[in-house]
Amino acid sequence: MDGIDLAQRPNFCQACTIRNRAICADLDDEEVALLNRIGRKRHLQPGEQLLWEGEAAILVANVVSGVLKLSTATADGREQIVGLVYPSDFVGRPFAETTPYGAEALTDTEVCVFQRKDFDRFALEHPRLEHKLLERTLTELDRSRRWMLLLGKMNAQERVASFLVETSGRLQGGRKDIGASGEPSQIELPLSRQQIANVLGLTIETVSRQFTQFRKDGIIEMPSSRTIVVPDRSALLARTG
Amino acid sequence: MDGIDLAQRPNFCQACTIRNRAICADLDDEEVALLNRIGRKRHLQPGEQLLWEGEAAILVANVVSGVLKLSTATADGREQIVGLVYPSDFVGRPFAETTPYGAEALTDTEVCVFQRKDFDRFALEHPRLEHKLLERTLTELDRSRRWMLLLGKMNAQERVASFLVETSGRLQGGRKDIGASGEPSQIELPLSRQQIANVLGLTIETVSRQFTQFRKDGIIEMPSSRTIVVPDRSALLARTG
DNA sequence: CGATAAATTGAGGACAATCAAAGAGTGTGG
DNA sequence: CCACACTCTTTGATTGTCCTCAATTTATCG
Repeated sequence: MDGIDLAQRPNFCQACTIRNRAICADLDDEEVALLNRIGRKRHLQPGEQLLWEGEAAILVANVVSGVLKLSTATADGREQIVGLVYPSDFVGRPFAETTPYGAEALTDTEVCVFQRKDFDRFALEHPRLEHKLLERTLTELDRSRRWMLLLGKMNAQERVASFLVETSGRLQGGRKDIGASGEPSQIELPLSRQQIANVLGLTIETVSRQFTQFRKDGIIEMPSSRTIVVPDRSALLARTG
Repeated sequence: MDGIDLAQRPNFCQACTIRNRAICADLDDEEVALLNRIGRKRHLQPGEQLLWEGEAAILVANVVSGVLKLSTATADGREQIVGLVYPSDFVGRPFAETTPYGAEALTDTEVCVFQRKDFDRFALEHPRLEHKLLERTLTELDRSRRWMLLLGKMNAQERVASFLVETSGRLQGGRKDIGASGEPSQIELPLSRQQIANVLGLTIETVSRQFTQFRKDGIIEMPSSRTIVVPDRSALLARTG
């Protein structure tokens, strides 16, 4: 086991960087202490899997740092990434026996892991936590439905542009002050071209071609293949459809 | 106002056909009486709109009978149906100021409507209701992610086949005893071809051609354009990818 | 520096979209 | 009861976007 037992450090949560953004935000000191006791920290390396699609739902977790992908696959192996999980987000499927999608770290990732059954019990006994989780789940549902619009109705150009806009927003942790107008914003993509393709329902070649096109049109710059500079956000927005 | 004030009929909920399947299932008599007071019944005709995308989130509702579609649209008017709402399902966006998608009745529909703010307050004060709502939202999130796999990775044939399988399941209200093996099942589609296309991210022509193909292949029969008979469920499943 | 993986670019083809028209179903009024 | 208008669905012909296959370039790492 590479996890560190949080019970040995009673005040660990209080030092947590995402403490006031995650679902634990509204808990009082006593409740946090209880959560402490059933959770443990775990580090994931890029490519390391936290949840396996179709397997028993043993774990749930909060993401402290890093990014994970959630994905499902068809019987013959085509993968679709159905969600990206950023710091302060929740991963896993409470109140169900099987995990409906796989979760894999894209970057070095720190998660705060709970046995699902422990978490379920805790949630049922602590309505404020359940309320936070409900708000988060509703937001995630909204997000996945917007994603359905992208997958169902947008062309390749609109998909890639939308992806860049969404990703820059998520990486900034929801802050609206950056890149709102004027100053260029820089995005460090946590995904490879293949993974972006699996997010957008496209192929790697099509994604690459769209990046090239945007670069030629002066809408983005690419210091490296994973670093995107957006000089003018509105020009990118204009291509999201 | 075409709504009937439920407060005039204290025991209305107890006669409700979806009472033990909807989010109100776990409430005790006292709680149900309170819900009664803030809700009212409303009838919707096919095509009638309950929620407007982007507008203030004033209402939430339980569906008693009938089917609604949830949809979003791009700036230039392309519509994507992002959800179908069946009896005992919940519609609307609690705890948010704006409705992220439109909701429109596909059939004659009965809903149990609440002012969103009344509902929010009630939910916060009644953890059992919030828990039910959470479970429902988690299930809906799982469903929308499976839908993303369809939109992102499946071809036209797989999409239409998956749609028929899913729809027959939902129309039977989750019962597994019908059509499990052997006996043919019959589906009354609540959607037009255009609406099916907007669900599947296809065009009306492509959907129509797939129906024709399935008919020619003996996988379905079509007594009328909205009535689908599936003689052998496994043959249809084989085409879902 | 060489080996391996990731990303880009090019050429050709396939599947679904688009454009166009005919057929089936529904309702209204003569 | 039938003619007519209207909508919905089906079918056909053609186009276009993205996928597939293939090769090259660039990046990464021992």
